[in-house]
Amino acid sequence: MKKITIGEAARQSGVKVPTIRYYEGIGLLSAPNRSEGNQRSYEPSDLNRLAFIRHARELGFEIEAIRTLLQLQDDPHQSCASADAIAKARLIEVEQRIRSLNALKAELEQMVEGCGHGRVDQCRVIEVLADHGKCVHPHH
Amino acid sequence: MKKITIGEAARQSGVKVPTIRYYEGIGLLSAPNRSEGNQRSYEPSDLNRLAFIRHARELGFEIEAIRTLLQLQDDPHQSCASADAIAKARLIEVEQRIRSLNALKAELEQMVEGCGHGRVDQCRVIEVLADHGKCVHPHH
DNA sequence: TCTTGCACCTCTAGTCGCTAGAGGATGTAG
DNA sequence: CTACATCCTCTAGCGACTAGAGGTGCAAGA
Repeated sequence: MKKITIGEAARQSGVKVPTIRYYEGIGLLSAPNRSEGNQRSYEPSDLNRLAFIRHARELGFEIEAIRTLLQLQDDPHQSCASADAIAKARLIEVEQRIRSLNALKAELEQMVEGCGHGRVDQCRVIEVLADHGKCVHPHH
Repeated sequence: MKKITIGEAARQSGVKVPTIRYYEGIGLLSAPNRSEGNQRSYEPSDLNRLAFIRHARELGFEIEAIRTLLQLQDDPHQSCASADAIAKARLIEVEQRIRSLNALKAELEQMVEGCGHGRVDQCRVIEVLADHGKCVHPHH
């Protein structure tokens, strides 16, 4: 069986080398075998695990949530209620974040549109920042 | 003139006490006068500055961007081109973040809907995480 | 065989924007 | 005068990495 170096694992998974070592350090990834010269040597299954972690991180799951999801994956006979709950909680977070960002977007658009490109004392960007009451939706 | 304590400033600005001290430490807020017993005593203008900072933070501007915006506010004869550029950059960031979060939302909805509430080995949440190819939009 | 040069190793410290806590001083109300 | 809240400084911690120092391993070309 061919040895997968950490660099190769990084290339194939899209997770950076120091990040892989970091994941090992926090116990998200189990420590792999080492070569003669003390270099990490990964198995194909480690690549799957790394891909799982990367995908979950891209979806914004926190490390602790990923730790739970990985435990669930390791024991497929468990109920998937936890996985479901974690994903639902994340969905709610994302929905709230989108709503909040849409409000910010409206605010920033107002600011940028109102800017007459003159001097600061007529600048709507500064003015709105200084006076929350001038916001489109003052409730953020 | 009545003295505004740090606690009062916190109450009026909505910025927490340790955060006010932190802003002073990083030079975002100038150090106020002190009372006999070494306690900070703020002026009304400090409250405006704090409100400005708070509002800008709520809109997601980074500390360094706020530092620049405050400098602009302090010198109203400057061109507001910088303020405009900062706000525009922030707007673009926010728009990108919204797009990205909408993609995540679609993904998470798929996962949660597909979950049959059975065992982990039939769970779509785990399955999709393990295999990026099963994503709705595989390009995130 | 030797050397070049990249990839690997460990370890510590830094990033951002706070937040928490220790341990002590001050200010105010009863 | 005594409680008690609020204030002070200082250090360390959070999450999820990232950067850098200082050293070792390894494969390929001269």
